[in-house]
Amino acid sequence: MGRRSIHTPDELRELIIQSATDIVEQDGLSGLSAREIAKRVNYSPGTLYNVFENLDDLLLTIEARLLDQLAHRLDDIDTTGTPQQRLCRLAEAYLTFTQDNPKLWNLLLEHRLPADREIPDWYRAKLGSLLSPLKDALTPLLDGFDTHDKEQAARTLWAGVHGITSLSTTAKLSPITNHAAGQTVGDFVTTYIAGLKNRHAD
Amino acid sequence: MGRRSIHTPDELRELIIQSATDIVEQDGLSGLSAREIAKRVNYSPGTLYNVFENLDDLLLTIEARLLDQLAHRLDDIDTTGTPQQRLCRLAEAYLTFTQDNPKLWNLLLEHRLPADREIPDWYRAKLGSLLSPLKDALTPLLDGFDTHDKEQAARTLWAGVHGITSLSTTAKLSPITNHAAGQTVGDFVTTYIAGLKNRHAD
DNA sequence: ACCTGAACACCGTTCAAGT
DNA sequence: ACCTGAACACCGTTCAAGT
Repeated sequence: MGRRSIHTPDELRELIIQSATDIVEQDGLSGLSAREIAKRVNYSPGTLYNVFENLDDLLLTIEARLLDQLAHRLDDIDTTGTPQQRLCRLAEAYLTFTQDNPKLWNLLLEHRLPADREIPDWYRAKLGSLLSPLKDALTPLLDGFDTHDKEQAARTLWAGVHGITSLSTTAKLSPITNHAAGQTVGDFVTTYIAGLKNRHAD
Repeated sequence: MGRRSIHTPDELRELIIQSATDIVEQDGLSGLSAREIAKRVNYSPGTLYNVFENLDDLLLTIEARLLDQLAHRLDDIDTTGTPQQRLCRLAEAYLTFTQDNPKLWNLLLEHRLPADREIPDWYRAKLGSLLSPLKDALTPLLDGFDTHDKEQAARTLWAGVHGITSLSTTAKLSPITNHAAGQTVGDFVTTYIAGLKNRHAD
């Protein structure tokens, strides 16, 4: 036993993250266990706890990577056309991303930290940065509004898109089918923007 | 052992549901276990499985009751005033309900059925009926739209409100604080309705 | 008919003991 | 320093055995 050093600490960390991600991608959160990960990376369960505090930390790492991927997808959206077009593209990209990664996205929705654990700041920052492209695209529509209202509009837009996508992937709360989600997102963004213009006109 | 018959089957069923609900209300889904329920109702764990197929079934029952409660709350909303006012009241009631029952509401979001289990029709029906008050309130705003568009608008409204409330109670995905949720819901409903009018005017 | 509780196959996490 | 694997305190679920 002891001291194998087949992998550097970083390699081992990456191996664990990758295996855990694979498991969630295949079988969802319920298929994940420390023992199963250990089996796949060919280390004992105890070794996981040299690398991560616990499973929650490992999962938070996986979730953060997923947020990063989404952020990149949103950054790559082209910024031509009207604000409406841009916002629709962003919303669509968000929806497509969740549909491309259903099991991993569900992880984000299902996995809760224990009540006594705070969400780390670096994680919160990632969330915040997802709003930036939305804010940018909204700006031309909102020159009559103050900063607070702009932030608010971006959050509302985010929440709406999130609501539709999460409802479409969960089914337990939803009269929205996965298939119709695209239409619903489109309806939402278009109508909400039309409403902003209305308010602006007042 | 065996055959105590202190409680009728119905009483026992109710007892189990009540204890499980208490546990979730106190400690959330993660605090729940068959053994803990059994301890509280003073029966052995095995007895639970005479009454329910498994824990998922018990949880589905609890969730259905929660949906019923919410439906009643929405039915009791007064129907006076403009459509906007009615819709705002409905959205606010939804939000308030989730904030009044945070742990139980979270159960609805966290608890997933195993992949091989379909959501039962009676459960789906309850979901559908939650949309009715929304549709009723929307109708006056949508006489230029066909049935499909009305359904669509109701679903979008539902999804938006759901998105905001669920983001505000989860924190893991959310730049929206619990405190600001009311404002966000109000912003959303008002702006979305303004957008509908705009579309109508086209 | 109804209920028990041991049993089975799992968990997450810790930590003394090994190299 | 790094890793093991037994151990602890749990799980959900089943089912022979009891009354």
